[in-house]
Amino acid sequence: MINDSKYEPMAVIMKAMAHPTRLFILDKLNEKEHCVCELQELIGADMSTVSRHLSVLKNAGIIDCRKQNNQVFYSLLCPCVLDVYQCVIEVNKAKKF
Amino acid sequence: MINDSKYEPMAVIMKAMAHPTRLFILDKLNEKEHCVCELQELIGADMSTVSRHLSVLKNAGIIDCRKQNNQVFYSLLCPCVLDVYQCVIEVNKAKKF
DNA sequence: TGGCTATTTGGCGAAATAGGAAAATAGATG
DNA sequence: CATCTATTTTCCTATTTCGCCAAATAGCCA
Repeated sequence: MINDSKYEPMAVIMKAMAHPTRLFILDKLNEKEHCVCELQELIGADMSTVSRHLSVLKNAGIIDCRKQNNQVFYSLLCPCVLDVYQCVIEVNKAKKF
Repeated sequence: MINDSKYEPMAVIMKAMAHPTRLFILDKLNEKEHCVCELQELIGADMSTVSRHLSVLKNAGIIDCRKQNNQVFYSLLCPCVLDVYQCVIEVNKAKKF
């Protein structure tokens, strides 16, 4: 039988990753930490939009941040989330169109 | 710079997995193939709801189906998607509340 | 303090997602 | 063919997500 206490917290993390911009951010943070304005530059969206994407990832527990002066640097907490990327490639290879 | 042609198809797969019921379904299909009514029994939602969840997973290329008589059996195409589960556990362990 | 930069938050409209009920479809069987 | 079962699709409504703008907040620095 279904047990939501198991799958609900999983879904929170998957939901956090289920957006192209956020996948891009994770990829970038895997290289090194970045402040919001650096990511904004790379993404080309409104700063407020980028900030919200970051807070989604942070609330899911995937990334963390530290303040330095008036900047906020974000970093990847669990690089294992990027293992999914390999699997995604495999899924797309196996995909029947 | 951001390259949507890379992250968009990834996001499709992550989105497909970003629902507790669908994570449950993948977990079940990892053991063995199941028909819709078996899954419906386990999930306890409307059959139409379960069917729609299955079509989301199928469109993402994660599962496949075969018809036998008047039943449809679904099976997991890429079990690697379940590797995420381990990582999710790790994320939650590392989580700062 | 006042101004400046970086970031977050609130509000709003548009789009996507979710789920039940009912109708439509497909195949089996009498 | 009529019917029954399993599944999918359509319709409708409620909720969530997205992204911009504008306002609020926080930490420099003169």
